[in-house]
Amino acid sequence: MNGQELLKQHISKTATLTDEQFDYFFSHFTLLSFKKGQTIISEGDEVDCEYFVVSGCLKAFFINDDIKMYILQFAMSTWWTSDYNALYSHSRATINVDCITDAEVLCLKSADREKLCAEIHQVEHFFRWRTNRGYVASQKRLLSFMNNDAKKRYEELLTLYPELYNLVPKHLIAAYLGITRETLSRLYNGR
Amino acid sequence: MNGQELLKQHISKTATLTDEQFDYFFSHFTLLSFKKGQTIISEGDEVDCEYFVVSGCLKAFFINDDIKMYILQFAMSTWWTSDYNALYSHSRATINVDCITDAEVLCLKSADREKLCAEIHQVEHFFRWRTNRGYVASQKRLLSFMNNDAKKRYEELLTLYPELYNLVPKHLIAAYLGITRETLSRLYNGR
DNA sequence: CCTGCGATGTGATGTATGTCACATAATTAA
DNA sequence: TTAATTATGTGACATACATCACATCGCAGG
Repeated sequence: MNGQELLKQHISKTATLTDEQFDYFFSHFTLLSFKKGQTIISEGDEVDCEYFVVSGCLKAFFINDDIKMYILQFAMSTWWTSDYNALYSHSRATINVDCITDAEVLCLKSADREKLCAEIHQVEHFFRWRTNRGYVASQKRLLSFMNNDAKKRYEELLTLYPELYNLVPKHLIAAYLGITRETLSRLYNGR
Repeated sequence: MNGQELLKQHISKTATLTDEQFDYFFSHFTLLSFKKGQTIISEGDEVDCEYFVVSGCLKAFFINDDIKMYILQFAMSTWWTSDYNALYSHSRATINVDCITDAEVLCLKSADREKLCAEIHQVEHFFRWRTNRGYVASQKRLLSFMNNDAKKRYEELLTLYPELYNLVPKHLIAAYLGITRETLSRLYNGR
């Protein structure tokens, strides 16, 4: 499915747009192609876009002072990603986004999103619900962090997104779970 | 400040409503008073409201199988709280909300929120931004969990919300930080 | 087809935090 | 005020996970 159809179908689950409204909405997006390993947002960048993933897999991650990486989010087809903190507070990026595989994304400028939200009530409705879902997912992950040990979180992740198992290297899975690659290795090989 | 003024001022930071629109909006809220220790949402309840805190302090928390408590959110004046997972997925509550101190809250039914969002574009705008902020805060807390040890998270919490120090017992602070009360006690008394 | 580097496995050891047990201080209820 | 409950402190010990060091494996580029 191409990006336009994918986005149309994605939005129609939450909001009702006429064909003309959708075409107008879609006209604000730019299709970008990236190769595996390419960077989309770097720490320190001015962030003014968010991204709807058409194909491939991205990661949004944070690098701490000890150069350890923590993955905030994997983003696959129909997922949205950006540095929402920077985007919302108009500050510089503190997280990075890059490509785990070759990827195609639809880029929407923040100013355009706000314009579209103001112009088309249903677009604002869509973004409210999208963020709702993100918020709930984020709270669930937080709870999982507090309540479950690394093994349980690993199993939970693979239950929720089995496609990740073959798609992303294990040291990235570890970085998502908040543990080291060594510990992850020991979890599924006995001890 | 009374609840109506507080809510009006709170909303005006994000959305522009006429006085008539605000009065109509406000007419959907119910003022409720609770005593310290009273429960607002219990696990298993049907959840159909969210709450705007006028005064006092609430906690939203999860109890695991070992009867250990994890606090998802403290909620003080001008904060919103509920079991948003249950609210949006129309499922039963998996978290609890109760009162750390005597509290006054404004209750908004989910059905009314959706109605108001559909009727008044600026109301939908307000709720989109409110959830945005919640989402960003939740991601920050997630990062803090992965990147910082308990001591740093404790200092971070007190920097962000110094009023909590005198307001809530330390075992609740521990439950928010995801550690035991013993560990928290050892953090600020030297070892 | 090499060659080199990124990804993974595994042992030895260190450390933060949990668990359990008990003492004491501070609130709340009667 | 007294009694009961809840909150807090502290020691001894257990455990999950990190760290560091090194070995192996597999794949990508020259």
